[in-house]
Amino acid sequence: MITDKQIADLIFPDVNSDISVLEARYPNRNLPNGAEVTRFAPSPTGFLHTGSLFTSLICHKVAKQTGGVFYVRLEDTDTKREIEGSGLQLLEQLKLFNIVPDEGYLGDHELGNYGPYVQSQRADIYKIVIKHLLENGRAYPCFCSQAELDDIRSKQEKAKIIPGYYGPFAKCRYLTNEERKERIERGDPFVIRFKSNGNHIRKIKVHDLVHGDFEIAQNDMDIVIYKSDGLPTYHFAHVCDDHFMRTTTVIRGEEWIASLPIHIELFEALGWKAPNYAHLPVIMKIGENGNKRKLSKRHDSEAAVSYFFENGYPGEALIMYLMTIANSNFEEWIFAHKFEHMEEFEFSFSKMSLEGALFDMGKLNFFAREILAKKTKEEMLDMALDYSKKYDEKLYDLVSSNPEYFKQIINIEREKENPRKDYEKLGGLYDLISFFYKDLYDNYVKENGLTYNEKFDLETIKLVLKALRDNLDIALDEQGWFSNMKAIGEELGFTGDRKAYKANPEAYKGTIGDVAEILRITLTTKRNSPNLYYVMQVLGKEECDRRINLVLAK
RNA sequence: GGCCCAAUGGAGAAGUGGCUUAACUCAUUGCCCUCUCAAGGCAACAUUCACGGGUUCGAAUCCCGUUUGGGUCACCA
Repeated sequence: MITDKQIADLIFPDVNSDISVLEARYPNRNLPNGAEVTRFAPSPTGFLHTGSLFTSLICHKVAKQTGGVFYVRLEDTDTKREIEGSGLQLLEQLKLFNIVPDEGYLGDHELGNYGPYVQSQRADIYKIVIKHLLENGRAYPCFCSQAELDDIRSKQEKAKIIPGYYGPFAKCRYLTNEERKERIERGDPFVIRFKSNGNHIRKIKVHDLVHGDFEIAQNDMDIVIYKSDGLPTYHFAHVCDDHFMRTTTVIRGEEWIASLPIHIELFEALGWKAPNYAHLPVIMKIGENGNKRKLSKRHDSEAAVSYFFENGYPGEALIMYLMTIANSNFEEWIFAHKFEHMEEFEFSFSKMSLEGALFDMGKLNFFAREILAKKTKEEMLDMALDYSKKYDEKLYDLVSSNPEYFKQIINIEREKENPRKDYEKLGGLYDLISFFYKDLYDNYVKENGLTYNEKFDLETIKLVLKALRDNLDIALDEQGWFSNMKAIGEELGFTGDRKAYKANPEAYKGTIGDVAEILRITLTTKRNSPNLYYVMQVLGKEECDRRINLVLAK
């Protein structure tokens, strides 16, 4: 008679430790009451997903505000999908949002006493625990091939019963230890499955920090816990790691709710206390068919966090936006706090919506404008340099060629109570400011000309421009400058009284607005621009006159 | 299909049985201000909370059913 212990020894002859050794190696954390230990556990399968950023933001927030620990664990057990270097990249991107782990995998090194924090390096731990399960009859080797599994499944589907490896369908569960020994010694490939005691007719009550209490069927599947490549599956690794890393609250996407019974049974089988769970709603998007679907990297550029970097969005804006999705009361709070110090906001799971929010680019843009408007000119310069160096060579040349000049441009109506909010991102900045640069202005005019309002003929335009060139004094203050322009316009038959013009448009050539527009288009090539007075200040009298003369020469 | 979760305007949402003729924010539209835009100010935008039934003196709020949407059913996480 061969015992379970003998089978366990046969499978893991080198494993001599038992769980008590691990319990001692990873003692309970000595943290104050209420301190939460959370973790972000990405797979290194590509760039940081916006949804993952959302999750890590919450994890980080919860740990920080309770005085706990936030750590990162790399879940690299799927060797087939792994992308070289993406683990490091994930950490670097998180850092750009000020999400820095207290502990764990940090990209190029590890920090903390609960490691290793990379799952592929935790094989010895998993083996100890699996051996324990094997010895106690809660796990067994399964020799079924993919073909056999497919066969079981198709039979189940035909019979319209629940598919999966469970109960009578779990063939290898019923093998004798003699048969197991024989097949292992023969070298048959196998995986190790958990032996479930559950019954899906019975329900278990579960508690979730965001969903509250609900009932769900017990697990009855004999799931694979140890793959033929020697690595654990997610379910097993999650239970094992979050136990020994002493996670108090597991925060993850809603897609995991369905496998919660598996995790709970695993915790029970090991005699461990399960952590608290918080299953977060998934960020959605309206798909091509008009239905909501998960934000996907394949279809939605904004699903990859890199999109926001490439377009020069300030990181705070994305975080701020994500916080409005996370907590419904955040918006009111951040308005009351003038879009500042969002880290002081107290997050709570109970204020989280249960339904996945549609990603709203418009709202992100709103926050981005608010944030950029609050930056100083020096900060804007740094950001522009930083951004353009990586993503926009033309802009980089422009800004770095004369940083002081750039500061003057970007500072127009910035240092005031209600600063201008023209910019929401650094992407596209080149086109917005290029007219400030002489060569770029000349090139533009050469190629595209200037497009004025059709109601004025060239003669009128020249008349206006000549008068402005000769009489408009930009050495005056803004108010004086405007009165000056108004007087010049009125002299030429324009009116400063918009109501009068509306009542009797025939009596005037146009309004002062029209005068300003002629000047604006001449100087900036655009219908919209920052405050004209300041534009002229930045360009200087000489350059303004030069641009006017170019038109007069036509 | 089974199981689970959800359902308030274009979007995010407040709302936990009477204070709701449904807050607030974004977007949109109009007006005012104004050199343009942005900002700012003012207004408009759900007679109604997916639908049907019930409980109640009273329901967006509680219960039941239906519908719709999402998730999940791997040696992927």
